[in-house]
Amino acid sequence: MVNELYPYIVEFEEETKSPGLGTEMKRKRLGNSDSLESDVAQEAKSRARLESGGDPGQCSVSPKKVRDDASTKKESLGHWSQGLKISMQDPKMQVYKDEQVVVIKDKYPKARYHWLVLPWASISSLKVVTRDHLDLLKHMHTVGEKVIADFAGSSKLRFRLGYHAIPSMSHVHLHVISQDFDSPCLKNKKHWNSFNTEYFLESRAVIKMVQEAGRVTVQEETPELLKLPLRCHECQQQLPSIPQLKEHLRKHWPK
DNA sequence: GTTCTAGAAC
DNA sequence: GTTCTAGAAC
Repeated sequence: MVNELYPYIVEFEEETKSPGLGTEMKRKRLGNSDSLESDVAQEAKSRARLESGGDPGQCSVSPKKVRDDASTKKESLGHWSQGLKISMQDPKMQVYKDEQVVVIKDKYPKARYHWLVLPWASISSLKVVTRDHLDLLKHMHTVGEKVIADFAGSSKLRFRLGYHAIPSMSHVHLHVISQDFDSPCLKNKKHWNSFNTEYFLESRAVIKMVQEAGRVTVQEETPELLKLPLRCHECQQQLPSIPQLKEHLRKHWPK
């Protein structure tokens, strides 16, 4: 079911190519007719039956042989990289929402707490973010902190808020993730390094960069950061494999 | 982003 | 022999 509280639909077409150009929040007023639904909503519906049955909170170990009829074409809404656009519309996924943003739990959490803060506005990635988005970025950060307070306020866990420099999923999303990294979904070096090298751009640093430079740029060598040796984020010790890293991390868990 | 799996590493 | 990583996915 679609979120009826928000009579706006977002336009998910283009990836705005030129940074700093017409990247204003694009919203289209939806008439007060309930019969009208965005393509996203319809896609979400048809996809719901395919995706339901997944066990939340657990990474699948048995493959599900489901033919995805919707994903015949590449880069369209059926493509995996467009999944956030669908998840964010799903009320069952939403843990917070207001006029500007929605928060969902990451479908494959890499820690005990792992949320994504997404704007309703269709912003493909940080590449198209300008000073026009500053208030939004700040709001996303504030909402992230509120979700921590509301859902993990009594936890001793440390949190970080930030963006992947080169995200896989389309639609700007702020990661709000606890620093235990205690999750079966954290499986490989790319997972680890994307949250524990400069591949992870602190929300505050992104905001500052947009304030001062007017846009977000990433270093040319960013992709290679994912291949760096595994290093503990708490004590800097280098570990030779993911299983050994995960075992090591246990001793930093709060008691 | 994930799954699956060949073959490298142990 | 088993564990673990890393690359393809039409």
